[in-house]
Amino acid sequence: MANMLTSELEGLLYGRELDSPVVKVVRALSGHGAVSTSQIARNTGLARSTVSTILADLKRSNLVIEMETRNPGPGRPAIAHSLNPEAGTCVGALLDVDEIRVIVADVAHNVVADLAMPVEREYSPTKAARVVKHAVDTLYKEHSLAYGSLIGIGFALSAPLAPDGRIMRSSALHGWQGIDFREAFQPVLEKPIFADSESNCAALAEMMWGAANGCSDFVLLKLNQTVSGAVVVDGKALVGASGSAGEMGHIVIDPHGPLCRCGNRGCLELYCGAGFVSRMATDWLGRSMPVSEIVSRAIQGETGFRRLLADAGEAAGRGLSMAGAMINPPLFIISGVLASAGELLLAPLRASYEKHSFVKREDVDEAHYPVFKAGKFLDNDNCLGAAGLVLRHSSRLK
Amino acid sequence: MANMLTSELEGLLYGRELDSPVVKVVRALSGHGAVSTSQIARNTGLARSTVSTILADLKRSNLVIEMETRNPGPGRPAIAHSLNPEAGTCVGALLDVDEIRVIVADVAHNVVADLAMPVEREYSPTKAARVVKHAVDTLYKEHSLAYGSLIGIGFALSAPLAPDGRIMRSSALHGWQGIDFREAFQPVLEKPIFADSESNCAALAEMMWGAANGCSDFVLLKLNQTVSGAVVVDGKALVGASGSAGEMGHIVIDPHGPLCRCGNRGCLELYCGAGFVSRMATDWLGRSMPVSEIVSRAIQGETGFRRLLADAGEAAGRGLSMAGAMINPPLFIISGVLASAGELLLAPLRASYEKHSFVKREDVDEAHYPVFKAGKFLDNDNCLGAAGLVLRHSSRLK
DNA sequence: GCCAATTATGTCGTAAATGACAAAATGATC
DNA sequence: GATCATTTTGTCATTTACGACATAATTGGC
Repeated sequence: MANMLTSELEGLLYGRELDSPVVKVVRALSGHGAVSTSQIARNTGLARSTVSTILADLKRSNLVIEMETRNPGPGRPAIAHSLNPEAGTCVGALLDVDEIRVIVADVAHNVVADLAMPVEREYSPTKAARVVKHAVDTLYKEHSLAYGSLIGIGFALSAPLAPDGRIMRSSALHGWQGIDFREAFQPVLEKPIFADSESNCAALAEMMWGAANGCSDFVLLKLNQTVSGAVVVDGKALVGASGSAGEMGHIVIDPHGPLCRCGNRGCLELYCGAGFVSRMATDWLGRSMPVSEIVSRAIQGETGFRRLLADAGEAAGRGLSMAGAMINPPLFIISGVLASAGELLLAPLRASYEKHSFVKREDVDEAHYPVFKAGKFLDNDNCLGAAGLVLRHSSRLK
Repeated sequence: MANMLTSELEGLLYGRELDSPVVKVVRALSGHGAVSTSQIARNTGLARSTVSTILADLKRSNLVIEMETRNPGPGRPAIAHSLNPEAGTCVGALLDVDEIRVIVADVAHNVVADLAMPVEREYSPTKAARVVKHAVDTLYKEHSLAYGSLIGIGFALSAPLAPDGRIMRSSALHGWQGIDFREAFQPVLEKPIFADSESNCAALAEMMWGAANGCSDFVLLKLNQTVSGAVVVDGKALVGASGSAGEMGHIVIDPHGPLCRCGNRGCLELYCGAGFVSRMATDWLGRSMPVSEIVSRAIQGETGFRRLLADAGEAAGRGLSMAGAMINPPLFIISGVLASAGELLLAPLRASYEKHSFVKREDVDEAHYPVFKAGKFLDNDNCLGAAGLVLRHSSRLK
């Protein structure tokens, strides 16, 4: 039953062009939970009639189901559509430096299963493919899912991918440079493969279901041990000629600052990463303390920890003001461990951005001043986004 | 005769959607000098057959003419097409702080006439519209051109424009904030109006006929008295939520540096603008010297002036390394007065970029490392680009 | 000088997206 | 409670862009 649905969905997605109307509609459906025909038409730019006929087809083959209607104002109430969760499953896999994590989601993007496996550092692509395959098999068996329902596998990589599908640069995955990603993973997994960088996947998750929902232009800043990010323009996350687009952690905010692991001085990462915050805390306390505890202590009101977060926010705001001068997105999303501090981090960040930015709040209308929000996902954003690649049908490797 | 052609071209351009195949073809023709059917198909993504039929129509109505063929290799030689220069004229107008400049170009983008008029500072939109109208009338009379052949007028503004056509922020044009640009200029000029910021127009000129030809992703840095720039992604120059995208002159490269006119400290403009170079020269010589002379002296080999340009290049490279971390474009175009120094500026700039950038040259293949080029246009890039808006058919205000 | 290979061009039937039309289902107004 | 305004939905003829085919014009090798 599910198998028949899955193969229909596969035919629909993989038979067509990447920008064909059908894929556009599925993409629109995969984002927001429940959408009406005319909403899809507006979002995709297609004619209402086109969307109407496509949806009729999809409903006929049971790939799309109708949900209860909503009544916002006058006029005929819209019929809300959604992808049939039983139509298939997607896998999102994160290939991190010392961990491989796999999640399974249905096409409505409910997370069905989740598995994180520590791996020895400097693992090879072959090894990674085997680990992922094993994890997927295990999860599908454990949760009584049919492997045939798997539509595609999305990867969140700790390394940038060139448009031709090769690893452009050995960022955190040592020795992977020049490797054709699909060639290494397709044969083992025997499913369509999608991939993008870890932070671009995170940005996609925020764009599809998170704080950037409905927004196609924003800058993401992830404050973890390392500081990374993504630049989304027109719904697409930039990769960059050398795959370094969105490396916000390594813009220089003080040319005479301390040395950074990247070989420069005074990188933003050194002033607002979780590493900085915990180092400062250690200096102060005389012992080490996990970042998560620092954050919760700050939330509970301990002023010392609050100041540490405020300092990090101040630095981040200074860094983002550069993005404000160059890219000037309408929205900044701050995520990562430190973002769980909420306004304790965001308020000083906003103030610092305003102080250092080229355009001051009073120079423009409210609507033209950027908004700063905490990200919705703190932990598994990259895995979720990786799964999102599949139905969004972007970054397909072939 | 020309009038009939012009009205046909107008109907073609203005009757259709902005992204209709016909407009795409005309856009492709307006860029490169002479293009073959299949080249257009490749550039626009349209089917060859579609382009073929469209071109046949255009040739029938004499809007497109065939040019002599070229033979690059084996295979049937391509037929080169070009817009008929007699089909119409475009106007590009620059609204600068203390000057309004107007150029007239035919649809093949040969500059036919050029007129720069000094105006008192803080002029009003009404005044500007009258000045432009007068200049256009004068130029068309002087060169015996029919006003009816004028297809549209493009404006290069010293202020950012919101997508709704209103001036977002009084940048250099005092008191213009909130003004609906079309409402102010259409009634006086009675022609379709196009507009974008001064530096985005400059970027367009470089993209259509200059150093960025054929490249749809690049960052432009203009080193004049002030330092500005543009960020082009996917063929479109970013505007930004507050219209400050591309303001490379105001990224902060030293948080403890001197005050900048924008209210921050240590802005890039203070280290690599023409103002910096001439101030340094004055300090050294004990008298002032025009920047153009400083550059030519440096070219002639005077080491003191060479060092000044090298210092500016060093700073610019430092600033661009931030763009390298965030946007990471495959191409950087350096233009403005200082760019006329050529390699005297570019060589230190490249070295400095490499030193300060996140991705080093050895980390990636040659093809994935950004290229640095001097801009092709040093003086009238913004005016040219403004005229380019018309045939490119982007940034139409209505 | 001929043939293979390569590349560009034009035509035509087909598939498909569109715009226009008609109908349906509500809230607001009198 | 009827009517109007509003918004959504589905259908159908028209338009239109595309893919496949046939053809044309050149280079280079034998």
